[in-house]
Amino acid sequence: MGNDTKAIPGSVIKRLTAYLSQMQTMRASGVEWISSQELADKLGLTSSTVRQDLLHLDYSGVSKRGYETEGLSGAISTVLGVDKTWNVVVVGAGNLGVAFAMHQDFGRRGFNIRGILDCDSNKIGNKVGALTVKSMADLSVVVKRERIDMGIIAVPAGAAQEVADLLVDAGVSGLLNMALTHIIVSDHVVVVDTRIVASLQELSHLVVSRRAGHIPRRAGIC
Amino acid sequence: MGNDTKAIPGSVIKRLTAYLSQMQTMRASGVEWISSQELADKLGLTSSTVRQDLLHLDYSGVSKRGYETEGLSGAISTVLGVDKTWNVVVVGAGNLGVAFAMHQDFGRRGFNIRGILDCDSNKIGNKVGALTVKSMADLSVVVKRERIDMGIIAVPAGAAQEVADLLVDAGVSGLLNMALTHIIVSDHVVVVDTRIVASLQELSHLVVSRRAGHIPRRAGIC
DNA sequence: TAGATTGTTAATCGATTAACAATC
DNA sequence: TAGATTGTTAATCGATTAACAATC
Repeated sequence: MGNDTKAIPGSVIKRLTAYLSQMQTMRASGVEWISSQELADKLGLTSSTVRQDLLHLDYSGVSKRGYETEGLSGAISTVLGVDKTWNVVVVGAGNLGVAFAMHQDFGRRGFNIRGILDCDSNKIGNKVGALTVKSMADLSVVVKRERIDMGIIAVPAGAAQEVADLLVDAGVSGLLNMALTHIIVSDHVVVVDTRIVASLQELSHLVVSRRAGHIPRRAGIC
Repeated sequence: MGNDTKAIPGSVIKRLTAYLSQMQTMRASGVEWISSQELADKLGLTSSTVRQDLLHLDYSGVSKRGYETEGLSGAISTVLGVDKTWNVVVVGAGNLGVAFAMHQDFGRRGFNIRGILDCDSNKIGNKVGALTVKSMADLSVVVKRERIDMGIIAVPAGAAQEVADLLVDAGVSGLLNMALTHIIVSDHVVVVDTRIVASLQELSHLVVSRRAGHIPRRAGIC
């Protein structure tokens, strides 16, 4: 599906996630059409960038009217792979892991948390919402039975690589790495790093340089 | 401090956070020197990029030896503004907010969570580690008394802009936005968006396009 | 129709990489 | 010293922006 066989640059993918979020908000408030200029204004971009980005989609706008929010949502969802649901496990039942397992937003957007695991015997058996913390020894069984696609790594940095290896061996296709460390996996598995501490450090730099009188630049999608 | 008055590009700042994290790991294991090539290999970059990035610092390497991990850590910390500690409040005492308030990593890296607030009267008064959930009405008092520099927004998307406005009015200099929405603030305040759901969507796209046979590309710092 | 907005090509800008003289 | 690695300039690459013909 789709007429485009070239890989889409990461910078474009990041903006597509923002467009999708914006489309969903607008559709919820009954807006049916949006122009590239309006969308650009909402997100602090240029209309050129928006139109150039949408060229990667198997979807066309309409001269003089713009883009239909429904059609655009659908086309972006397809490219992002969020037109289907994904089965996810969380590894690490600490504060962050538990928060992720309980977080409503993920399920609402098609990422269903099907399990949470930890290696700490004090945590195994604990209830986390509808889930029960399982032992790491059960990982490959859980991955097979629940047909898990992705793993969220929410363990301390020192354990992240080992957990990544276990998840890959168990057969997941993608990893979301919350740990502040670079993990290395074989080529057929993809990794996205979230690095929340790094975000705080970026913020810290912006505050410092803002105070020193440099141009304030918003970090994020732009 | 620093001989460089030009703003450092965001792409460089993101990599500096990764270099710093790597330096800290290496120093902890007693490594005193590292070459641009070694550092590049660790993070999947080229040595040119590393040397070019370090040119933004008020720090020099040594021919034939490379960079001293201690000195480099210090220089990056200065530029990132993490050579000092920051006082932070979390707004939103849901799963994510609580996880952030309890998360050890932040304090360990100089981001001290000094308060957590919520507008839900069922949550106000609850203990979160050493903190007690405060009412939003107390925000400006807390910000002044604790000399808060930054706010972490961990509320639903619909409330994010309002919370951002309140934090700015109370006098914070920076916002870390966990909500999946674009917030707008006045020029003297800086914002970093974390967009965890967006990260999951990027991952989803990579898994889908990987399965479709496209080049697997690691997302994250590279 | 007239005018607004797309799709797309060309121009610009910035970031990454290559190359190499300087240097310890 | 000889050789490795930096600092830095130049070349390349890719991403963003501008411009405008096509079009509804």
